[in-house]
Amino acid sequence: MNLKELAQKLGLSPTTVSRALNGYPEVNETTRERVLAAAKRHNYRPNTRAIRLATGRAMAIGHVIPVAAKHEMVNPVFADFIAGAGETYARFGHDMVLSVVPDDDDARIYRDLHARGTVDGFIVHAPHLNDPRIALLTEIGLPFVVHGRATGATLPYSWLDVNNRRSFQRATEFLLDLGHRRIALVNGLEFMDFAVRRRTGYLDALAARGVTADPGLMHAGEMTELGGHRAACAMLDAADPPTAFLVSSIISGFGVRRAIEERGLRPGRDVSIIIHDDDLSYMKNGDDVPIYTATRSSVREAGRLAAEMLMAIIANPASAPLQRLLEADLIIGQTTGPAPHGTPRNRN
Amino acid sequence: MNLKELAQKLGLSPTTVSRALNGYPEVNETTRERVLAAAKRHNYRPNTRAIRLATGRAMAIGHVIPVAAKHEMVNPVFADFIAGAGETYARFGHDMVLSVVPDDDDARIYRDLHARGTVDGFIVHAPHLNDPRIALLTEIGLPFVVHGRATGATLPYSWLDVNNRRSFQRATEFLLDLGHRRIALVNGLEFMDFAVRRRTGYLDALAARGVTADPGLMHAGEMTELGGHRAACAMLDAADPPTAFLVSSIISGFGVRRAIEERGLRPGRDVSIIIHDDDLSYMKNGDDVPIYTATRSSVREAGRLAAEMLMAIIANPASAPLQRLLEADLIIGQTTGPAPHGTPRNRN
DNA sequence: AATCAAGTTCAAACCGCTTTGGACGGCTCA
DNA sequence: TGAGCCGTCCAAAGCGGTTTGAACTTGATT
Repeated sequence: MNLKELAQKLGLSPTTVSRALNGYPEVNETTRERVLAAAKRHNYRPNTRAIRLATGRAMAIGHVIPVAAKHEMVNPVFADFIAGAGETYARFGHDMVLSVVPDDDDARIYRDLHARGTVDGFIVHAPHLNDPRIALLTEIGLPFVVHGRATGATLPYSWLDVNNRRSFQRATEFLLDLGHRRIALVNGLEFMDFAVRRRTGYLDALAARGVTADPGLMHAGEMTELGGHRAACAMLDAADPPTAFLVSSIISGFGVRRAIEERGLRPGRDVSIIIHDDDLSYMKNGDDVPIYTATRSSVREAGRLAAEMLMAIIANPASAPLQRLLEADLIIGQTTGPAPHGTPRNRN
Repeated sequence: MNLKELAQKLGLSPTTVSRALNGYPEVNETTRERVLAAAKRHNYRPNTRAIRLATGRAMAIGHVIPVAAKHEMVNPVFADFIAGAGETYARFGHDMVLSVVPDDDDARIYRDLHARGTVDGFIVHAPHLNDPRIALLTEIGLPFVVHGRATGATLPYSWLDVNNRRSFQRATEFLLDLGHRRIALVNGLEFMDFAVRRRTGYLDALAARGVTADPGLMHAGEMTELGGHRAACAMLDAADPPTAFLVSSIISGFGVRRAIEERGLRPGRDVSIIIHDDDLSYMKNGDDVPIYTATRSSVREAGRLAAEMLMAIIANPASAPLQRLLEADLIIGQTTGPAPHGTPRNRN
């Protein structure tokens, strides 16, 4: 059932039917109702392909998912971010088009998606320091919103980010307040923007209390269980091990915990852990009471909001870039406690 | 730059240019080269919207991602499956359209996506027992491939699945061979098809050795860290606790491990664990030597293959349903060992 | 020299919508 | 009474490709 057929059945022109369905004012209310009723009765759905060609709008948003070419790793927060963004798109009648691309070859895809008219805008995932995509997309000219920020970008752009610096600063202060002085940072890869900001927050907090940072207690790497485990093992087995860990993800947090427990130590008593918790739906940090003490910020909510920002920009492309900074909560769980005195290794 | 402009620049008709670009035989090879060169030089990309309208094909595949309405949970394997499928689509020039939908409202989305002509086919995720989507999609008439199977479906349909029954049977046999008799099953929700098949495999293996299954050692629930932890705690604290766990996911496996370690027991020595490992990129089960003994099957590869099957069906819609059963590997890690004799709780 | 086929190119229709630019009738107002 | 306006509707022209059917060259065949 297409527009022409529907119009024929109603004895109206396609023009009028189209206008009736799209809420234009120049159509009699009684005929509009007649049209609406007939459309529903015949289960009429306008053909997206035709709408897109006629209007020149794709009614779709592109998400170019970078897959680390080296390890083929997909960012684990991606599924929940998508779920959030999807909710917004559904409300606005947009589709979500996903391209999964090795992260060294994404420029081609952005260009292509634009030139072929497949999408009206982009969400940019996982920005790096000096991320070249900002300049690229500005040149391309389609609206885009970055999930995160790209330190070093000179052009203005729209973004939604968590205050990573502040949240890791607060977490570090919290550990310092508990008496910890040997605080380890198990971070993500530090060409990622968020990871740099977290380290800055951590260092700022240490400096403010006059605690000198120990390079041996700072690790940057992939946020996997294995990565967390390996980093924690090395630190725990070294001389003067940390009494607390600040970990950039719940997944590497599991690795850190495993390392701690393998050594007969107990999280929260012998060694404290604070993780950053993206509130992933399949990786909840406890229900009523959190497992880990954590800085928490829902990545799903971020997806919802970033998509809303993009919808706003598309509706009003001339407006100035939108920017939004979310604060993470610091939630207390069962993995932090006062720094042990004496040699923690003997308290087991 | 569109087709008409390009044709004008070349002094040719749009017809000829279109045919030259699309490889039709009735065009002179020298003009074809001229066209190809001009297209490249002017960076011509045909407008997808126009192609779609003209050809009547969407050149896109729909993935309707069910989000558990109750807990808003997104299946954690989804990201890697998508990454695999995306590779295939890229090769075939198709887009991937994602809809994230509460799992009680997906019928409407499938119908809509079809009626509006947004996609040419579907991948069906996470099939249940007697999944109504099989009948729905058969009625709709678009090609589809199910990732998994739906026990109870009467209509023929295309699917790609892992031999879940067999792999859990083998894993159970392996534990029995190690002397374990109290083997716990920490399964996924058992309205999910894969979960039922895994339980069947487990029960078959026990029965074949004359071991009676203990309902107290069988748990079905969401495959989260918390879920695994809670299930394992209950079993370990009960009288006559299990000496081995068979766990449906690496994530719940982390919870099981946590429960074990909290009790001062050591995985692989005091209690054995076998997980099912989907080989998720952000959740690797070790690199050189696996952490967990596991039944392993790459969900990313499954995504690649399922998408290939769908491409084949779309190319040849009249063909009989395609079906493919993958075998999982049983890989030995560090979490299995001979059943302890005596009371394992005292061996700590 | 006329016929035919193959090779090459093009004009125009079409896909299913939106949107522009009237058309038409009835009403108000001068 | 005629001009102007408003409310309502429609024909037709896009949108940017693909595809049908025909035309025009050439060269070979008869």
